Amino acid sequence: MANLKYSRQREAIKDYLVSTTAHPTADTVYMHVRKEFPNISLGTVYRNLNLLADLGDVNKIITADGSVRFDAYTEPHCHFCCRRCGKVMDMAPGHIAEIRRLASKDFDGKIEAYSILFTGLCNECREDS
Amino acid sequence: MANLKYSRQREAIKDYLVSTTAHPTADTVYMHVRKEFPNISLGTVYRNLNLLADLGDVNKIITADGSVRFDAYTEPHCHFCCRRCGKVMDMAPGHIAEIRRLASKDFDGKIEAYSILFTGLCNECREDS
DNA sequence: ATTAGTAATGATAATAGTTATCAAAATCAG
DNA sequence: CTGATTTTGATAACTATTATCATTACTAAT
Repeated sequence: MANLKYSRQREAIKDYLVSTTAHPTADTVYMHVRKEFPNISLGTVYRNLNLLADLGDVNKIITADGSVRFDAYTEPHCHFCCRRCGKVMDMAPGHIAEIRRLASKDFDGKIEAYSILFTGLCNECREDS
Repeated sequence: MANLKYSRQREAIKDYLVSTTAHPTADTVYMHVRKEFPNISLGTVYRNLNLLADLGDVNKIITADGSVRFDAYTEPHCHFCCRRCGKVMDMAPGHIAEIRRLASKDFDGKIEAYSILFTGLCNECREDS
């Protein structure tokens, strides 16, 4: 049923996500892929980002302000989002297993996934103020 | 500057949020407050929910599917969102402080807030399937 | 290589959720 | 009460995303 057919647009979208750690929004992906495919439609970008997310090839991240971002780094890790510049950064995975273990201790439903997002000021913005 | 004037609508919205642990959406709040104020506008509900959130009286929670929910319980705690019925539940606050301490070790920006959201199947939905 | 079947695309319309605008009504200090 | 200011309800506008659909691209079988 999941009859997937190759497309150059999808490959370009995936390649761009793999090449960056900036956690771009759909619109940012659109801007970049447009350099290679000037006629690509924004709908195609959304369609493929969601498809890649469903396949598990990319992560869909929702930040504290509700903006949706994409990340090709799918290993378990937390994110930090700067409230000033809006940048989303990966956090070292150092204690993720421990964090997950602690946080799930007191709940008796079936936990399948988690999202841990910290908000604050990144180093750059901290210096500016 | 924060020249706040009392309004009965705002009080009703706050009262409803305090009375429930269901983490309602703006639209659900609207439905309920309409019983007391049949002419209240959806815009008024949004305006006051955001105002209350800015004041720190309520929490604005963004779930894994991007839907926005409100919670009058402002003590630090995690949330669980059922992917089947969409219900959002509070999780015991047991290890929050410890989690936060571990996470700040992994990152050198200034962490001010966090959001920890688990997704899966709640007990009810687990039994149904 | 050609063809036939199906999936993906680009263009665009439609939708959902939220915010902005503004005249009228409500609040409140004096 | 009165006047100044905030809030409201109604509605328009906006943003992000999804749906629609004829055309194009991909691919496996001839």
